[in-house]
Amino acid sequence: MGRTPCCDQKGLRKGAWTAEEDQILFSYIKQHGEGGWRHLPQKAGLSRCGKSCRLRWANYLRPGIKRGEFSPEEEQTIIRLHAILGNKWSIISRHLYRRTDNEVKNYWNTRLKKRGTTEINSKDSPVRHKTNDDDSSDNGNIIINSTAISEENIINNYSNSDNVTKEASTSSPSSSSSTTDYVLNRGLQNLMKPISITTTTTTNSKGLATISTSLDTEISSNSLQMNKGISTDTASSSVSTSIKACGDDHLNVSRTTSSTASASSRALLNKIASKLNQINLGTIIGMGSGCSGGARDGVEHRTMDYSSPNFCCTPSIDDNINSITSYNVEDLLEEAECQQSMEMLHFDDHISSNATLEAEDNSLVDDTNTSNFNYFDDAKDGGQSANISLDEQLLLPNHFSMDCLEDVLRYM
DNA sequence: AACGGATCCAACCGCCTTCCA
DNA sequence: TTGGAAGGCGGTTGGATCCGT
Repeated sequence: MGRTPCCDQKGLRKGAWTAEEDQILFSYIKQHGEGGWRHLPQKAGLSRCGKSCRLRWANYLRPGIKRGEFSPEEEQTIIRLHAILGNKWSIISRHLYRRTDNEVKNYWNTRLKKRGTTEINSKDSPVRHKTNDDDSSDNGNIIINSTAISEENIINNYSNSDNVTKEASTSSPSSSSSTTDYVLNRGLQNLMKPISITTTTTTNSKGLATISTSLDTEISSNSLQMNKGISTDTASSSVSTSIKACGDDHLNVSRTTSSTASASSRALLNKIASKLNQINLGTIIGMGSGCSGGARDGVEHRTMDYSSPNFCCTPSIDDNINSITSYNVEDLLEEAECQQSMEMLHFDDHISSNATLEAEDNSLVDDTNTSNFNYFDDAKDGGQSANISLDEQLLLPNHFSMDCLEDVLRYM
């Protein structure tokens, strides 16, 4: 059997934590930081095992944990991701801003699970598990619903077919129930206007499908105060991802993003576009190539590297604009899952623990590495010289939700 | 008011993975 | 390369609370 539980040691308390124990643990970690759990109890003066301390900290005491009732949006996220990932609670929890894996797990087991399959796996739901009955697609070819493209659609469709045919070439209406539309209509409602999104599915002569999602946005200074150095600021951005099935369980993935704006707006829009892209396709399938950004004067043409491991991209994708790379489906899924398992940084975590807001140069400064972080600094000179560094990318939240967005806006 | 079943959720347990000497 | 230590994860438990009878 496994190793002897550390909690079996004599004299160690078990069960519910007292307020006094909480205070001791919190104070110790606040002073010394996380880690070294095995020796922490002795150093902190707690009669608990290290594991118990770690769990108590991770699930209860750690600052920033969101507790209480799950919102309908969070619930849908859990249902959607569980359909894809199964009981990968830690991965699912990373898509739920400030929720712990334990809480997500409990919520699933106590609420969602018992609702039965009728609601979750309803025929109209885009998140239902694939069943044998689902193989009733025409002649083995898969039809893609172009108004509600989801990870599940992509996974189920591509991983079970050699050919993909199109159903329609269409634009998704704003009333669509896709995740993208939710984000656009709810999460970004105070940030962008107007917003339009176009999803198209086309088929080439060989019967292979290309899915493209483009996002057009405009940022208004009335709704978003990007930087005190800018009085008015508008921007537009578009992002597109195309995925092509090419038989033998291989996909072609390409992604392009372009924007016209001041550098700060452009960076933000690229960030948002990136998140939207991840929500719809990138997280599971893997995101393609790089993106380009143009300054307001149209002169600057810059490539932004989205292949950083801090984005949910397949690391092997090169940075060339419009590049197309071929992948094996299984490799992609494995890679995507692996990347989601990586430690992600929350925006507010950096703000609260490591960063100082509004430094002398009116920029957001990361205490841990001030030399490379000047995300908003360029706004003062008209946005002609964005400096996109790795450190900056670390600060970009990989979990895009309303809460997260609100935090971002709050700190801007 | 008392009882018992249902529900919730914090915490524990054991296995697995990662790290490092 | 290897083995032990440490951390992470998912399944499960058990106490507290809720609620209907």
